[in-house]
Amino acid sequence: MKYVDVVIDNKSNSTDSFFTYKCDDDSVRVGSKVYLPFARGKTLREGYVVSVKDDASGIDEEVLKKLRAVDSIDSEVSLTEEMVRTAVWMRGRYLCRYIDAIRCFTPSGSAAVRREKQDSLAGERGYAEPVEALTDEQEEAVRQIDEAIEGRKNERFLIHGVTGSGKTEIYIRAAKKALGEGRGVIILVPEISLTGQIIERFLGNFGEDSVAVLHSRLSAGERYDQWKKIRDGKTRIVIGARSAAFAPVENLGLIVVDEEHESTYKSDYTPKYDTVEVAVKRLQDKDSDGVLILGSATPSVVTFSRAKEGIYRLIELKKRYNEVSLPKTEIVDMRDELKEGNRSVISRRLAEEMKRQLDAGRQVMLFLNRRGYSTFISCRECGYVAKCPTCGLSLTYHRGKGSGAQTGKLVCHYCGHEEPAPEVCPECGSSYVRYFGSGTEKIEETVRKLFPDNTADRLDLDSVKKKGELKRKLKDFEKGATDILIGTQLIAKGLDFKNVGLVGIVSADVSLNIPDFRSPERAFQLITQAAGRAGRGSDEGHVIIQTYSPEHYAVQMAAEHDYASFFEAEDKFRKFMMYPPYSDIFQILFTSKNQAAALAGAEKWHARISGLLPEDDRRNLFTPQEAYMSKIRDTYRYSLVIKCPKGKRRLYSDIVRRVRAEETEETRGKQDYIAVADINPYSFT
DNA sequence: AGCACGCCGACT
DNA sequence: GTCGGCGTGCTC
Repeated sequence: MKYVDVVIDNKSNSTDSFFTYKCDDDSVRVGSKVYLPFARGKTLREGYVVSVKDDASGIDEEVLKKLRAVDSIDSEVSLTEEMVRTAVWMRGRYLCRYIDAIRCFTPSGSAAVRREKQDSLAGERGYAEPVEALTDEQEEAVRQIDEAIEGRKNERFLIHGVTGSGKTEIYIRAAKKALGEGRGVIILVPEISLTGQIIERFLGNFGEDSVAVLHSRLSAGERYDQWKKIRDGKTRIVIGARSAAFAPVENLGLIVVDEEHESTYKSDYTPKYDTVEVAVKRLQDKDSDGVLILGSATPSVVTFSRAKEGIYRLIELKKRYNEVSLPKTEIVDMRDELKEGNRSVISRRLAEEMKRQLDAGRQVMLFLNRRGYSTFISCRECGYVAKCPTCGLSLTYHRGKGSGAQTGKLVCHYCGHEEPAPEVCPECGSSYVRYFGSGTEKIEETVRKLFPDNTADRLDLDSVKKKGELKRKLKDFEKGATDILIGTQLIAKGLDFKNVGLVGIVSADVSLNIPDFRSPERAFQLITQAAGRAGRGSDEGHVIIQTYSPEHYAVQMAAEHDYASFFEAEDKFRKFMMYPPYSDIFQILFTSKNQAAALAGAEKWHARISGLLPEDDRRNLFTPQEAYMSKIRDTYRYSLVIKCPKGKRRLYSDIVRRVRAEETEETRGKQDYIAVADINPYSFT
């Protein structure tokens, strides 16, 4: 007879604890999935075993009296001890329930028969590039990493390398080394549908059957099959987006996080985990002692700061393959354009350079981080602004295909709500309805007018939604059928086109003006990434950055390809303002259909947290605020922010958890609001 | 979250 | 009487 602690699979705050059961099946292990009788329920519930004891010693007498027995064990699905330990850690770190963390590791879904292939760049045949000789820098990086893997050392590397410096080759060598040592490998990429190249290279190098590719478009059945294959040790190398960090790889020896700074590594759903932190945790487990490799051309400020502290070993790759020099950059002050009477979204300088490049047979890419035609529409007569009825945010005007005629619609970029664009003001009936701000659609129109003899195409979320469009448009551009490609950040990442002579960043201000302390970092990254699309072939590329804030350090230093100076400036700012890495930002979001209930919840927590915080720490707790997005789909949102100084995370977490426990206790789990914690949110929404 | 229990009003 | 609607409380 065994005695086991179990986490029950139901989503109530009041059952977020371990429950002890007897188990007469001695094959039960930590990580076993079990079926149990629970409460008065007549159906068996699912649960996961978190600890196993051989006798009843140490079990509370009250508990012992009401012990029930595990009904059965599902031998097909079991987690490793390391996975269970990491899940328990996640509950503490991200203030979620045990079951939320455990579910990250389980194969949600069963071996269903659905087997539909979906549209995506993944699933391509792999190819092994002819092996080129490594540069000295790469050689040295591989040597250091191999040594760590061989010595089974729990070491962490940050590879800071410009685009085209050959990070992927290093990942492949490291993976080979780890596999050779009999260890498991996880390769994480920001977005699977846009990173075809790295996947192809892994498939080519390791063989299609030895690599498990996990992506969000797998059907439940396909996902389960992959999970099982990995769990049974038939596949020891996994590649995928952030959720692949939870792959059931045993004896984990290496995790690579490519483009470490990407925001897709932070989960939007509960638990709001940070993939890099999870990777670190899994690798430092006693059953792993594995190596972490982070790679980026523009590491996040937090990561680079850790490298400076010595937490990550920094590897700098400064040389580009073939010694191609970095693109030439130019900043255009858009205020001057206005003064000179040019009200177009394309500056005279950009237009001129576009013409020069196009005439020389080169291609052009234009970036604007904003979809649609206009950012908002407003009535000049009465000031009416079209807003989403359920979110309260300004609606974006999308003109669509029918050029000229009023075929347009208004779209909420948050919830997707659509309505026809009004011809007259719905408030006052005036026909003085005007469009403000510009998005990719408007750029497309302007470009077509300016360059009628060239072909232009637009690539953003709107066009990707249609099946096959993404692939087709990229192919067209690659083979030169399209001269000018206009897009959002979707096309700023990782794509490699040889004939791009010019990259235009239509407005650097869009990312700069978001009210978030990370916006300079984002702007720097976006400009750098976009610029990296120029001059991937043998000729030098050209980049033009349009902005109303040409003096901003993020713009200046991105233009100078000067990451080091940008980091220094940003680090100083973070330190002064006590932002990460000098603190952890706790954001607790209170949501409810009832506005008063959401606010009351936030105020109640505020008061309670304040009461539990030491006097000196109260200044780190801020008054509840209406969230930046104050209403989404008719749900009201209030947020409570706590700036947690370095080293006090445990104390602050415990306080927040205690407040939640008291709240669930008092209301018996029936609050009229929902409170969700997000530690170090990537954006304040 | 489920689910059963129990207290109350309505009806064959 | 006794059916069933829903508010209340408990879960190893």
